[in-house]
Amino acid sequence: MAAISPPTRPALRERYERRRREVIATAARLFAERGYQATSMSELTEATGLAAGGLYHYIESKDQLLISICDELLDPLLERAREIVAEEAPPTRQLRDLLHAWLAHIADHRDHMLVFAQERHVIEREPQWRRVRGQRKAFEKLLDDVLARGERDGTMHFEDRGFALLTLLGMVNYTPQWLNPRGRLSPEQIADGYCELILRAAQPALLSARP
Amino acid sequence: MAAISPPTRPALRERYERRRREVIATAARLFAERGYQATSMSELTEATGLAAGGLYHYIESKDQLLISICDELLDPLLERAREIVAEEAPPTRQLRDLLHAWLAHIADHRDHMLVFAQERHVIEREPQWRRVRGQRKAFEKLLDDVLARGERDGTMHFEDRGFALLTLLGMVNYTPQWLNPRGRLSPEQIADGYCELILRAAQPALLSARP
DNA sequence: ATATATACCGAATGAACGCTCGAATTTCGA
DNA sequence: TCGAAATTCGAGCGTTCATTCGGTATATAT
Repeated sequence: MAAISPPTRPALRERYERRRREVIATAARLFAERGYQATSMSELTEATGLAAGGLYHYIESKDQLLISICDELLDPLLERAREIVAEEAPPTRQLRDLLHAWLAHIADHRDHMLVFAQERHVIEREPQWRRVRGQRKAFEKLLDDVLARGERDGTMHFEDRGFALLTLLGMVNYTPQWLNPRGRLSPEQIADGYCELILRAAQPALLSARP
Repeated sequence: MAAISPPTRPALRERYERRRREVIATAARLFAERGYQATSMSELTEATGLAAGGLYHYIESKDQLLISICDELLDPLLERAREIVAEEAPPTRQLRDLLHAWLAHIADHRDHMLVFAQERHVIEREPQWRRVRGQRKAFEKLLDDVLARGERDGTMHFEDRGFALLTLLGMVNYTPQWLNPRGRLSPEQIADGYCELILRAAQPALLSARP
């Protein structure tokens, strides 16, 4: 429970932050592979090369480590998303930019993303997860706002915008499960694919009743 | 490890199977809420009203209980899916029927589904999960075959069929996370929504560059 | 009615786990 | 160079957990 105190000396501060991030990244990798609860701290000591005591120099607890993983995931993504919607650009363009940023972030934080999805039930229930919950909701709200603005300016027409948003969230949040860094599809191509799909859904109903 | 032996007397057999299914359903509910590893057997004894010994009368182990949950989920769904594709019907119709069956199954087994998604990492890694893995893959293959048949008979045109399948899997597998039995959308409506989205994606590229 | 199969109990067990703490070592700033 | 800060160690503590097992109670078949 005792809060971790990073070093006050400037020369050590950087090294400390770097190692802390390394620990978090290693933990994200193990948690994504084996699950959070199923990964023991001794597996984490082995993977980091630190002993138990050394490990706890960089983290407060296993719980807090999980929260840190989610913070590293959501903080920069939400910041970037806010930049995008702050720019003056048509909603279709903002949607495209959001998807590109999102998929690039997923590609860079695949493990974090898998852990985040895996531990959804903890995130939704426990009070110490309020901040993380709020960030996820804020991001989804940004997306919904872009779709709403598209409806307002006439470039998008949804039968049910809430449902459209849920399909988008489904597709994107499932991506980490199959994304392969050396695979056929780049994050950009995937983002474009999702974007086209949603924009097609946002066209007025096609007349073509299949014969 | 010792295998469970259901009663040989016919009069007791039915009751035994019923209670066993109740135990599995209760476990699915708890696991979906709190996570598999985070749920203790004593929480399960409390929820079932059985004591530890009584509980182990119906299950072999916590591990095997997880496998049973997935079996109850995948066995009937795969069987129904095989019936649908065995019928002589156009691929668009089969796709629609598959989605309806799938979403109905999700609505009826929401907890099972959440557990299945949550424990994906275990399922993909451990050898005792081969059967479950195989069933999931078989179901996805059935879906892909329907799309491929649609391409062959000219009713569907995908730029990248594999990608289309992944978007579909993403949308549907995400559904249990937000599906509300008393919500605005019924499983049928959701299935129709997904179906329309995919069929729109399967139309030749629209000429309408937005003006 | 009796024997046997079935159903259930719950204290006990041994293993695994997260985390602490006092000590030893290394690094930095003055 | 020296003292303080920072880093690391790892045995051990207290707890929790899945599972077992000897036993009792109940239901069924003959």
